[in-house]
Amino acid sequence: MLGTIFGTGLLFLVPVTPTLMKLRKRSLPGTCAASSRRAGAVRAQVERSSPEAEAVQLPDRSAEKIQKHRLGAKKHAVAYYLVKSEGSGPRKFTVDDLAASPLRCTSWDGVRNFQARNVLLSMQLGDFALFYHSNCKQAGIVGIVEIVREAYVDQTQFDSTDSEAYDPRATPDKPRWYAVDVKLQLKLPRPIPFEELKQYATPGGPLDGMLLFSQARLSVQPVRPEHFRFILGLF
DNA sequence: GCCAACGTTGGC
DNA sequence: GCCAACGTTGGC
Repeated sequence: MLGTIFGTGLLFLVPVTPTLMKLRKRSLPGTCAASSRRAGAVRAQVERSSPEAEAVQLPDRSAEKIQKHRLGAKKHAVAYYLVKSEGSGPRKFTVDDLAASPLRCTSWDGVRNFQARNVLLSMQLGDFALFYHSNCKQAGIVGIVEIVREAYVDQTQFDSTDSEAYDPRATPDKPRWYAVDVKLQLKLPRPIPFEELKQYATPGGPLDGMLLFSQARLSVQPVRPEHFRFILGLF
């Protein structure tokens, strides 16, 4: 039952189609209003996924290779990630902004780091990501999102009027950057501060090896299932 | 393909 | 807003 809410079943109810993408520009009625986004349901989803699932390794492949790989791939085990968003400043996009977005969805575009891009490319429908606020007074994990559209060409790279996103080296024939769509499944009952997470990252600790600490600047990163599950136990 | 200079990230 | 860490660029 929970699976129909939090699993891929949700996708059949509210697929993010190109039409919806256009509509997102305008204000939509709350067709996707949260009914029972309880932490317990998300935990249940995580528990159903294979506990033995391997952490997603940072792929070092071209987009084309990844697409080929995916075509031949069987249904994957749910994978987990962490995505960073600025919690303050002119470019901020908070968990509340996401909650207020139509369908509670947004395009995760604007990633301009190759390693982060490769992680984006590895994301698959039904995967989950921790939503992290960076660059703010209380940096930390504030929500859980689900991947609802796999990697597609980030159109903002072609927009010469957008100095932040524009990449003069990119062409429609040879795009360099990709985006995914994410949907907010849970705003945490309380933020889990970076400082608190860090306490568990000591050698041999439950979050030992989490990239958040060893590759602090990576804005999209894989998270090991056991780390993800441990974090779900913190709230 | 090395590596110094440079720019950006992000905790503090 | 400081500054350490580290990814990217570009000269050679």
